[in-house]
Formats: sequence, C-alpha cells, structure tokens
Amino acid sequence: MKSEPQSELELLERASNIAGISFQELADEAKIEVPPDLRRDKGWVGQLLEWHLGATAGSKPTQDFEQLGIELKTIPISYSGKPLETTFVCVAPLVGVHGLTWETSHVRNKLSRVLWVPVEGEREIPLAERRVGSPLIWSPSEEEELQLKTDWEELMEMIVLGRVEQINARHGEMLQLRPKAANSRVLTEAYGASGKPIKTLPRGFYLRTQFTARILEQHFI
DNA sequence: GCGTGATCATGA
DNA sequence: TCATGATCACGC
Repeated sequence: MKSEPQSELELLERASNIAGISFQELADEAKIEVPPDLRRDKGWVGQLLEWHLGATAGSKPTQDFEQLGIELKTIPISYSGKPLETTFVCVAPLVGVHGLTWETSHVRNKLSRVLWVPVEGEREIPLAERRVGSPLIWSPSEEEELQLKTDWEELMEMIVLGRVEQINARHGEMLQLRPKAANSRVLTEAYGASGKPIKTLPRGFYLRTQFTARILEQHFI
C-alpha cells in the first residue's frame, strides 16, 4: 500500500500520473492478479485505484481520504466518454432516521468533494488492456446540490413514512434508491406501515448516469 | 449482517 | 439498447 497523500494537489497529481496506464501495468506494480473479467470481482478496479492513490478508509463508512475530505470514485466510461454504470454513493439508513437532515447526511458528506477517475469500461476491451483516464476533482454546484437534496428528502420521507417497499429506481431525478446486498434474500430492519418494524432488502443511494455524465462533460468543456 | 468496492444480466 | 433489480467479493 502506498502512503496517504498529504494534500489535494498531491492526490490529484498521483491520479494524473496514472492516467493512460493499463490495468495490467497497475496490477503488476501492486503485485495483484488481473481477473479474467469483473463478473466475480466487481469492485476490483476501484480497489486497484485505491491502492495506487493511497486510500486508507477500507470498508469504513467515511470518505476515502478522510483527512483531505475527499471521496474517490472510479467511473467506467464508454467509447463516447459517457458513464456505463450508475455510481453507488452509500447505504441508505432505514431506521433511526428521525432528525436526519440533508445537511448532516452521508450522501452530502460523501459527495461534498469527489475525485472522479474515469476508466475504460467497455466489456469488449479485455480487462488487462483497459486504461485509466484523466482525473478531476469536483464539488456539487448550487444547482446540483439542490437536485440531490430534493431527491434525498423525497426518498427519506418515504422511508420515514414506512413506504420503503414502494420506492423503486424510478424515484429521484438524479439520486435513486436501489438494492444494495449480496442477494435478494438479505434482510434488514426498516419501518413498515404505522411505524411497525419490518424486514426488507438493504438499499443504497446511487447517482444516475445522466448526472455523472454532466460532471464529466463540464470538465472537458 | 453491514458497509466497502461496484458491475452483471435480463426484461421492457 | 438501456435501466432496473439482482448480484459478487471481502473484512470484520
């Protein structure tokens, strides 16, 4: 593992220095194997980049670079430069949500400052040959933050009203709520009708590709 | 089971 | 073709 970067500039420089490098080359340096594909290693690219950039948070529910207040997100892009996948943000709280506000939410904290690292994501490109793209540091604009806040409040209101099982991925303009679990049999506690406890599938907040596409676009304009 | 890292696979 | 709902691996 590399040391933790001591400043935002140092982090950005590290990310810039691996732009254009193939996953094979990065894996060799980290002394790890490149899997044949991502079917059984969905988080492999993210962990490869964590290693190279010196992220230390591990599986803690905090920003990847706590000291710098920065979250790392790799984002797979198509040949046209558009995101191929939505972006997971964090697990959604389903209980103990009384008094939670956007201002203190994990979503806002994680997205307050993000190092986006685009990576080649087309499945027809062998994993070992895919390359890292140019990084960018981003914070939400006022408009973006308002969009996120609006979505978050709508989703959290449904959760607190015991309507979590009526939420589907079509809710939320930019921020959506979807399953986040090992499989569909996993259960966690939530509020049901009349506030009675129920067991339901754990959920996570995800950014729509439309939202992340704009972030990347604006950087290149 | 929870939270991290996410992408897969299928129906519309 | 594309987004939704489901899924995979790991540390603890």
